[in-house]
Amino acid sequence: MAYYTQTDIAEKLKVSRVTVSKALRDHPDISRDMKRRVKEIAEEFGYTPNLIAKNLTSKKTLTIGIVVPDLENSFFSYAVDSMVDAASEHHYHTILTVSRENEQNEKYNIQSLIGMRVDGLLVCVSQRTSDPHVFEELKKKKMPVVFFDRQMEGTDFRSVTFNDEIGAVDALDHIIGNGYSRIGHFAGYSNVSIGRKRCEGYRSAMKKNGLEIDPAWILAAGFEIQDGYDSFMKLYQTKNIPEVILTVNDRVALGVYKAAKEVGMEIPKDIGIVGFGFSETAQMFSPTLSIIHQDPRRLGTAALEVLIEEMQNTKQDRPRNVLIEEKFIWNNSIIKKQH
Amino acid sequence: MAYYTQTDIAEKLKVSRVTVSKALRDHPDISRDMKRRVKEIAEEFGYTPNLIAKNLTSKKTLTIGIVVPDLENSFFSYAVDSMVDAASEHHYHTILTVSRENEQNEKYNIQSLIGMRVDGLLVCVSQRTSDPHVFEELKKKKMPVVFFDRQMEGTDFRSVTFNDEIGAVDALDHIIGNGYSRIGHFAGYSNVSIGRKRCEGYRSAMKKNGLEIDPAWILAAGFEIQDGYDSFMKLYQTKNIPEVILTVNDRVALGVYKAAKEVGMEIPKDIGIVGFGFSETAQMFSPTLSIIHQDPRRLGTAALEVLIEEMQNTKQDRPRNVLIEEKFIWNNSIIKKQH
DNA sequence: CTGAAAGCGCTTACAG
DNA sequence: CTGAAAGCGCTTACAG
Repeated sequence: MAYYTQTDIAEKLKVSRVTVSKALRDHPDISRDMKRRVKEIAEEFGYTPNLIAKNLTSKKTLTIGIVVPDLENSFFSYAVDSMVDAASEHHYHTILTVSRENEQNEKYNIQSLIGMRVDGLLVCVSQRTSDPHVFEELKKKKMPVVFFDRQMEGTDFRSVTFNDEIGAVDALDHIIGNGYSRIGHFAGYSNVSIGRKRCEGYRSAMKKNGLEIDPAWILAAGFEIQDGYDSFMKLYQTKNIPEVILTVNDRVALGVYKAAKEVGMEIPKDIGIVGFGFSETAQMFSPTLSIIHQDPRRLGTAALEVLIEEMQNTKQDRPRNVLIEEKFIWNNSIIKKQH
Repeated sequence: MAYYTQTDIAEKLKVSRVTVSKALRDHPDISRDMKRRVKEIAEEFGYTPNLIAKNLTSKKTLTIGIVVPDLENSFFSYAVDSMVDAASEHHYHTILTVSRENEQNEKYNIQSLIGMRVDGLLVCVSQRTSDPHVFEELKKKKMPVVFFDRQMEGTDFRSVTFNDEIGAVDALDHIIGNGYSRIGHFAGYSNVSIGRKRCEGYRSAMKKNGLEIDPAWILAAGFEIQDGYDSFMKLYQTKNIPEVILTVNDRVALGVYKAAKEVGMEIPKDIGIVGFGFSETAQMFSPTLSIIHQDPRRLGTAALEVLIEEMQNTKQDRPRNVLIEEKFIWNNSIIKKQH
């Protein structure tokens, strides 16, 4: 690789390096003519400023580090895309790292980003992260950090997450209001905060509407396709099947679709399904999945905005935890009894 | 933000900065005892080396830049994930940038990555990229670059792409060998290289097997869900419907699924579908989509390996274009007549 | 309007 | 085994 430097341009023009540096940045010090000459040579040389050197002196990298558990979960892909977009609107670069749901990788990624002296960090912790040490380091260094989607308990950085409980209550209000009452829940694990919150939402909604919960209708098997499949099969054996099942996410819903098909039950005719999810994947389902819509773009954009606030140290009185509201979207996986 | 530097450690220990620098890197010059003392203080201070400064001197950033058109296309998410994995195995960091299928963004992203002095670049050009200027700059600077999935015509960097033509022929050989002969193709645009190559594969396979192509069975409407939907509806009007349709990708296949359902045709009973795609999304389909499998991980890993070669300047005699083979996976969207 | 001096945090090559 | 000197490519503060 061969890069030209400001010094090369300076020598060519027989002026000092400072003049070149200033000319390139359109500093008012420099005459219009000199600027023109400098820029001409820069163009000719294919000069690209060395951001590394620039950052060393300016102490600002204008770069945001993103730490994400896994891109194979398309929810995160969408969230990251929106962060990248929003960041560039604020003239920030982004550096993305992927932890693959592994605490060690996550730690290493954060260390690297600190090493690169990013100006701020957007992080979604991996499912298994338990050691708060790195985050305490971040706090000590006064690094602006915002958690999104999942937060690290016991740290006091700001966060942006979905309001699952209200989302669940709102969705079930709609469904129950439409004439349903026998509603089950395929939950994730209750030791994962998302699993816990969504299940609480389910319980609140049932209680609020004066409906009884059959304990046999709550199956907590996990967050993957297979878990949804297994849960449905288990439930099917009992012959005690609800009218509608609320699944903890879209992967579990997909497992239910597969299992129902296998045993010859038709969605939505024989059973209705609603899941936490987002519109793009819901459209992939056939019939399209009714969802408690968690818009990854709203989450990503909001997280970035909060980080910008933190970096600029403005608006001290903002809430520490920003809650993004969810919207119920009634698609084709539940029959509408009334209109 | 507050960072400790090597100088801070040096002052604390009343030694020179060089000693600290060497001790931290386990340089043989330094005594075991001194190393221990230095590392203790570094730990105590929460010292994180400034990679920016380090890179300035060493001229190596150990960082690879990735330029991707859009993460909302999960194919790229998977590819990127595998690149990140493979890179970290080689002790490289990755910086991801997303162009949103926009040539201007792409140009800006590449400029930034040059500015950050990444050691190499993995790029998938946006669909509309036409100006080769940035790439010529890259060539001049002797930057190692590898194109993946899509390549920029008229530049002579190495590339890693799928062998679509052989993939199509192989798949159709299987399908035709199973007793099918009336096969149509929902193609993309022929001015997009991927669209062209896949269509050529379709034609070759038909020809090779001595089958006639009904021109009415080739519909070139685009690469999105709606295009598949529209094409199917158009074909349906003609009442001249093939037994199997090969779609240019999985999004188009999804459109066909929706349209078929709407007009009351059942997949695979009434019509068979096979598409270019990859296994994770194929599983989302119901019935699961038969695919000409393009494994994004194999692509990503291969691209990274080639880049490593380029950066290390080894193996000069390797092919300039690495072709990844595709594998036909017979899922449930086509009935198997024989076993 | 132009430039000499000092410094950002690190490393390399050399001297002792 | 330890360190003084010089430099990476840039910017900032000051002088002229």
